[in-house]
Amino acid sequence: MPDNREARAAARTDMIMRTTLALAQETGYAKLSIEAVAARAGVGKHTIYRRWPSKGLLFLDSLLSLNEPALDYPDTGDVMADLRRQIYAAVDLLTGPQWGPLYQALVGEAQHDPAVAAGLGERFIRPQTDKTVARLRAAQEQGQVAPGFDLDLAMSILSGPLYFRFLISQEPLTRDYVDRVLDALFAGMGPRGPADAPASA
Amino acid sequence: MPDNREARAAARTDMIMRTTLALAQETGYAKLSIEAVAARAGVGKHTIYRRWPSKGLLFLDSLLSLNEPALDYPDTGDVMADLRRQIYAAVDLLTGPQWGPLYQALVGEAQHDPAVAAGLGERFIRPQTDKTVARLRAAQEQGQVAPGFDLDLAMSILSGPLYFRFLISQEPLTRDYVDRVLDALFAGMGPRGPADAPASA
Amino acid sequence: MPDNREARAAARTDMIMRTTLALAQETGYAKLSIEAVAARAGVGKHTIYRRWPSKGLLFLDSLLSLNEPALDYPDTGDVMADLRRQIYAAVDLLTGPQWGPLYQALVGEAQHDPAVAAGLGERFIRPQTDKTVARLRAAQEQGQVAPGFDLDLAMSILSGPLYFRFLISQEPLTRDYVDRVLDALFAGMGPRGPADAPASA
Amino acid sequence: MPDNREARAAARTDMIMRTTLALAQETGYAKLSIEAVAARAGVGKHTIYRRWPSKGLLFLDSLLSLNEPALDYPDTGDVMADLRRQIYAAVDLLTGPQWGPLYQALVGEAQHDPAVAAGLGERFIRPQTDKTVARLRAAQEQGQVAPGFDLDLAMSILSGPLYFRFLISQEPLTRDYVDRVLDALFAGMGPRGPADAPASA
DNA sequence: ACCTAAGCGAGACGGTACGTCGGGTCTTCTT
DNA sequence: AAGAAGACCCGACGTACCGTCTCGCTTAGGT
Repeated sequence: MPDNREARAAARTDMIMRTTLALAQETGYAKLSIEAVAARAGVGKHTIYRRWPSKGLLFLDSLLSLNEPALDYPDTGDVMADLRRQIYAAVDLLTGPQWGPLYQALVGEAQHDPAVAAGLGERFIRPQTDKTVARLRAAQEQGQVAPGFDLDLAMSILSGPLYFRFLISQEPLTRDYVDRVLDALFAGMGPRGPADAPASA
Repeated sequence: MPDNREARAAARTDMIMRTTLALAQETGYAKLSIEAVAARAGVGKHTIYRRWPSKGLLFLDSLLSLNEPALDYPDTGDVMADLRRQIYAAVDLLTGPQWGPLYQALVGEAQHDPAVAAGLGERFIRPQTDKTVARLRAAQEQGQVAPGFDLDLAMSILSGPLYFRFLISQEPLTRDYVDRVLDALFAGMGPRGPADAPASA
Repeated sequence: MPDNREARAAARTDMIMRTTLALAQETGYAKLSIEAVAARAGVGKHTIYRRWPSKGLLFLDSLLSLNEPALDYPDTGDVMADLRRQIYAAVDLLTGPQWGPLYQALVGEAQHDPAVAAGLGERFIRPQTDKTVARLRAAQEQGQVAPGFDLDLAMSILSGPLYFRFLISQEPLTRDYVDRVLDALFAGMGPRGPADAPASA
Repeated sequence: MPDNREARAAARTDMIMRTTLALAQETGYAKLSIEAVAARAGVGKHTIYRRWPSKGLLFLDSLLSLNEPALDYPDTGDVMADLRRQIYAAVDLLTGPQWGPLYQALVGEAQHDPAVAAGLGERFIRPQTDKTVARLRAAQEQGQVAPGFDLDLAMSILSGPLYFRFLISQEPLTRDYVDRVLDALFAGMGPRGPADAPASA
C-alpha cells in the first residue's frame, strides 16, 4: 500500500486542524498558540510549520476544513424566497456558537494579515458571492430583477448590512433583519417606493 | 501653578499616542509593541500601562485622538446630495494612506478584543450612525424618504456595502461605488424600479 | 514646645524601623522592599530615603535599635564562668527565632555592602569584642590567662567557632558546644595538654 | 557523532559560567543580573533559567567550576607543618583579588538563600572539613593530638577565626595570623600553658 | 534483507515582548 | 519645613511563544 505514509500525514494534518479548532474554542483565537496546538496534538512544532507558514493560515485552513454549510443555492424560481432561504442559512451559521466567534476572529485576523485575507477571499468569500451572483443573474433573466442592475452591487448590498451587524455594530443577526434588508433592497427607499416598504422595527 | 503636573501628564499622554501612531504607520499594527512605544517615546512602560490596559485600547485612543474627520453633516435640503457628500468624505478618509490601514487594523483588533469593540462602537461608530440617522430623519420628514422606512436599516444599507468592500472583498473604495450604492438604495432592485436604475459597471 | 516636631520625627523614625523588622520577619530580608515598608508604615518613600541611604543600612539601624541584649559582662572573679555566662547569652540570642535569622541576614548583607559592614563592625561587633577583651585583660592580670597571650586572638578564637557554626556549617548552636570551645581554648589541643581535655562528642 | 548536542550544551554552560564570573568581577555580585549574563554570553535568558533556578546557584556553580585550589592535604608526618601549609594555601586564596571578593559574596548570598547555603556546604565546605578532620585523625593516632580531643571541634577552632576575620572583623588575613591561631590552639590559653604561648601582636 | 531517505516527536536555542516589581528622584499638596 | 502621596524613568525580573535548529527513531520503498 503505497499511500500508507500519505494517509498518516493526512491524519496528522487533520488532527492538527481539529486541535486548533478545539483550542480556539476554549481559549479564543487571540490566545491560541502554535506551541499549544503542537503539545495538545502530540505533534512536533516543525510538523505544523512544515504545513502552514503562520497561525493565521493554520486557523483559516482549520476553520474551512469544516466546510460546514455547503451553502448551496436552490433555484425554485422565486428569487426572493431562494435568497431568503440562503441567507437564513448563512445567518444561522454566524449566529451559532460554533462558527460565529471563530469566523469573527478569522475576519479580524484577515485585517492584519494579507495572506489570510487573500485565502479567505479566494476560498470562502469569492465562491459564496459567485453563487449568489449566479442566482441573481438567473432571476434577472427571468425578469425578477431590474434589467441592467449591477449584480455585484446587489451582492454587496445584500451581504454588507449583515457583515456590518456582525463585525461593526455587534447587534444580533436575526431572520427578521434579513427580511427587512431583502425587502428594502427590492423596494428601494425612495419616496416613490411601493406601499409595502418595510416598516420601522 | 497648580496644574503644572497635570499639564505634564497630558503632554506625556499625548506623546505616547503620537508615538503609537508613528510606529503603527512604520511597522504596522501587528508588529507594534508597547515596549517599542515606551522606548521611542522616552517613557517607562509603567507609564503606559498606568493609562491603558492593553495595546488595543492604546491604539484606539491614539487613532481617535486624531479625530480627523469631524465628519459633520451638512443639511442643504437635498438628502441624496448631503449623504453623497458625507460618504465621499468617509471614503476619502478610508482610502487615504494615513487613516486607511490603521483604521482597518483597529476594526480587526475589535474582532479579537471586546473592549476595543465596545470603545470603537461607542466613540466612533455610534456617533457617526446617529448623525446619519438624524439626517435621514429630517429627509423623511420632508418626504424625501418613504414614510415608515426603518432608518437604522437605511443606515446599515448605506454603510454595510462600504465596510464590505473595505474589510471583506478588499476591492477599492471609489466615489463611483458610493454613487451606485446610493442610487440602488433609493431606487430599489425590483423590476418595478424606475428606469434610471444604476447600470452594470 | 519646640521639640514637638522632633518628637514626631523620632516617632516616625521608630515606626519605620519597627515596620522594617516586622516585614523582615514575615517575608525574610531578601524580599524586603523599601516600597513595602513605606506603604505599611503609612509613610512616604522619601521619608525613608531622607533617613537611610539604602535598604541595608535601614535594616542595620532597625535591628540594632532593639539593642536587645545589652550583653554586659559580669566580673565575678572567675573568667571561665563569666565568659561562659556571657557566651551563653549571645548563643541564646542567635538561637532565638527573633534575632537569629535577622542577624544572619544582616551579616549576609554586610558581605555585599561595605557600608553595612562598617556600620555593623563599629556599632555591634567592635563594642562586643572590646568588652570581651577587657574582661580577658582583667583575667590575665589576675593570672587566669597565660601572661603575654594575645587577647585579640583569644577573642577571635572564642567567637570564630560560633560564627562558623552560625554562618558556615549551619549546625545548631548549643551551650554544650560553647563549653567545649571554652575548654579547648584554655587547655589546648596539644598532646601535653591536661587530662581534662574535652572528650569527643 | 552522537554527543554533538551534548558537547554544544556543555560549551554553552561553560560560556555562561565564565561570563558570570567575569561580570561578577567587573561589577560585583550585587549588581550582577541574569539579563546581563545572557546578553554578554550571547545566550537567551531561558537557556540560563533552564540550567539554574536562581542567580545565587548560578554564581555558586560558576565559582566552584574553577575548583581553583584543589586544596589537598599533604601528610609529611608533622601535623603542625601540614596544617600550616594547608591553611596558608587557603588564606592565599581568600586573600587573592580573584577569589576573595567573589567567595565573600557567595558566603553572603548563602545567608539569604538556603539553597545556596546547602550547595556551598555540600560541595565546598564539607569536603574541606572532611579532609582536615581526616588529617587530624591521623595526627591523633600518631600521638600529636591529645587523645579523645573532638576533632570536629578542632576543625571549627581552626577555621572559625579565619572566617571571623574574613567575614566579620574584615581585618586582613595574614600568614602570621594563621601561625598564631595554630600555636594557640595547640598550646591553650590557660595559665598552665607552656612558655611558648603566642606573644601579643 | 539491507539501506537510504523522509517524516516525525521532542525540545533546546536566540530572540522579542510580555506585564510586574522595585529603586531612587521628583513634584505637588497638606499639615 | 517636613511629610504623605504617588508619578515617573529605568532596569531587571521570570514567563511565554516565536521560528529555527538538531537529534534519534520509525517506516517504507528501492536495490
